[in-house]
Amino acid sequence: MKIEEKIKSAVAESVSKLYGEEIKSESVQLGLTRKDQKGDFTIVVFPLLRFSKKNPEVTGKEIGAYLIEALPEAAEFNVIKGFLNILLSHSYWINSLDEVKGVEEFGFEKATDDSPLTMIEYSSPNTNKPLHLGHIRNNLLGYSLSRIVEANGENVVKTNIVNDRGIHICKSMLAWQKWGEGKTPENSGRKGDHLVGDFYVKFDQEYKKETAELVASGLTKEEAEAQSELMEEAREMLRKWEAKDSEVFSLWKMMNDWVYKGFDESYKALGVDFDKIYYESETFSVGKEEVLRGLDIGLFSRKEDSSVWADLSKDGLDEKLLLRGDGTSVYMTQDIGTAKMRFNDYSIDKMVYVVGNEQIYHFKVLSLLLDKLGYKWGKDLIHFSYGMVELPEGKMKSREGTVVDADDLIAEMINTARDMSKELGKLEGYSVEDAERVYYTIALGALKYFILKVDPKKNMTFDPRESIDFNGNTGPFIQYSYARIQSVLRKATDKGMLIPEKLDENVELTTKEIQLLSLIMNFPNIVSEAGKVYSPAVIANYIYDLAKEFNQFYHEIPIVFEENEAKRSVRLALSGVVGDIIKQSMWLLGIDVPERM
RNA sequence: GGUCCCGUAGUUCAACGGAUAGAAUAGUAGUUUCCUAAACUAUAGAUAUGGGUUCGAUUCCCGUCGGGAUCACCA
Repeated sequence: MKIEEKIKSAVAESVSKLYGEEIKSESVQLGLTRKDQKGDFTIVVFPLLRFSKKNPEVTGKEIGAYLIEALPEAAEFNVIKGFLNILLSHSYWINSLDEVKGVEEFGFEKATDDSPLTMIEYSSPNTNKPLHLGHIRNNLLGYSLSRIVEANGENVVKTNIVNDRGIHICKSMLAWQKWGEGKTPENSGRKGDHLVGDFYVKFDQEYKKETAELVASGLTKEEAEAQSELMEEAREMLRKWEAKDSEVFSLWKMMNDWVYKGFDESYKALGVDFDKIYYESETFSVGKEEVLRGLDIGLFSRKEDSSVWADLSKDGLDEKLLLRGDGTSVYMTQDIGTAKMRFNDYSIDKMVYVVGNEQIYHFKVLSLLLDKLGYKWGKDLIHFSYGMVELPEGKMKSREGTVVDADDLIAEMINTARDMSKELGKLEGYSVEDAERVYYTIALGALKYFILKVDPKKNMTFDPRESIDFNGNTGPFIQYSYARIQSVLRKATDKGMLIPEKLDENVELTTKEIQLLSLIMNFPNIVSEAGKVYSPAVIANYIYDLAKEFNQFYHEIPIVFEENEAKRSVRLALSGVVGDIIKQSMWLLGIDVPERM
């Protein structure tokens, strides 16, 4: 039984013995003691006053005294303003450390074949432009989430739905056809996704020029847009694509391949991957069939122009278009098809969509539609919605060129890490390759931690200057703490110091050591909490606390210099476990830790 | 207009309804004969606003003000 449970049930027992009232042990309010108070665990006594019918001080003292008697682990207590603080014995802490020190993946639960299967969709790029900062947040959240869910003992399938068809792709294709002059990633040296993105921008520029000319000749903006030849050509291309026109199709394939090559590089640099990728070009027709089936069974209705609609006004939502008059599909159609295919492919218990919060409405509708179409999992789908990433000067706008490109950002972070490391004179004696690997690890650590430490629900500000700061509450700070621990452990090994199988439980511990142990023993709770609320930020905040606490310990207390062997062993074991937990926590965030930096 | 989200130090972020609202950064002042100074120590600074519920509210409810998202035959 966990210590928290023991304390809670002992408190419940004390209320029964002392005041003759039966209470549930779960109702006991128990938390970790604030750092500025003396104690390890704190019981809030206010809710118990109605049983004791005494004032908070007296009630706290009576229960405290009972706990000391009843719990062998409890050593001392104090009562301050209705808060009962319990101190556990040093031997309890040392024994806990002993139990944890050799355990592989402490705090993680292993999945079995019977564990639920969760599918997590993230990334979901369009194939007409390269990835930017917004995608980075999405990818990092999705990837970290899948690790957190896995650590909570579930089976996870990471999936991606690539929006590889539609008018936006045709725009790039058309622009390349008109003005591309046969450029390819190979002959231009431009990364494929960027090259295709260039032509997407080119289309937009030419389109603007054309409509501006039309407006100048006396048309309104709407008329000009309706008359645009360029747009008409793009639409014509989309129709040809749907009809599988061989020329359009092979152009589409060629350009998409360029993009995928580019994406692969970006994904690799970010350190994310997928177990199964779906392509909209393959799922949209399944969606169409589903919509038509819904039409047949009377769920949806057809309008005069033969477009198909779902009327959701009874559910408090609006009418929603599902198929256009010309029979082509829209976003919703595709998502219905994709969902159906996924549930055919896997026996999914939980479906999580990592998609920005601007699509809350869309997923509400999708959930309803799937439910109406008879999929029992429809109404339980989870839209993990996260906030936008903004820059200090405001929102990113692709038209104004204020978008932060993912590849540029990563490259810049690596440069900064390299410069900083060289300036500090770190990594001397490393080969160039090894050093580069560390720079990369630090750069990505900084970027990932910077983004993941923020509560996903909230909009966040991305200040490039702050993101490359490696001091304070940052990824490199935590990585540094890890490297420092490894260095200490190496020193100990060099001196032939071994950590015994069984630590001496009579060792006197300092407050710092107990604070560290308290954090360590709380790790499993943090992992489960993060899984419950789907938040990497919970993990990030925890590791920061742990690393900070360790650094204080490190400065205050000698480890390998400690002459008393029993004490030294405890401290070495403690350091080792902190290192292990840092590594595991960072793994949950998708961040690597270097052995030296 | 309807629906939803958000408002905490100069700035970026924390705080299961619980104690004196924590950090980081920027500022100031310190710590290297000693396990990595990407560290540590000290110092100063904040809950938009008015009500309500509660022994207790940053947290829950209502109003006001401010910011954002969404309600497309765009994805």
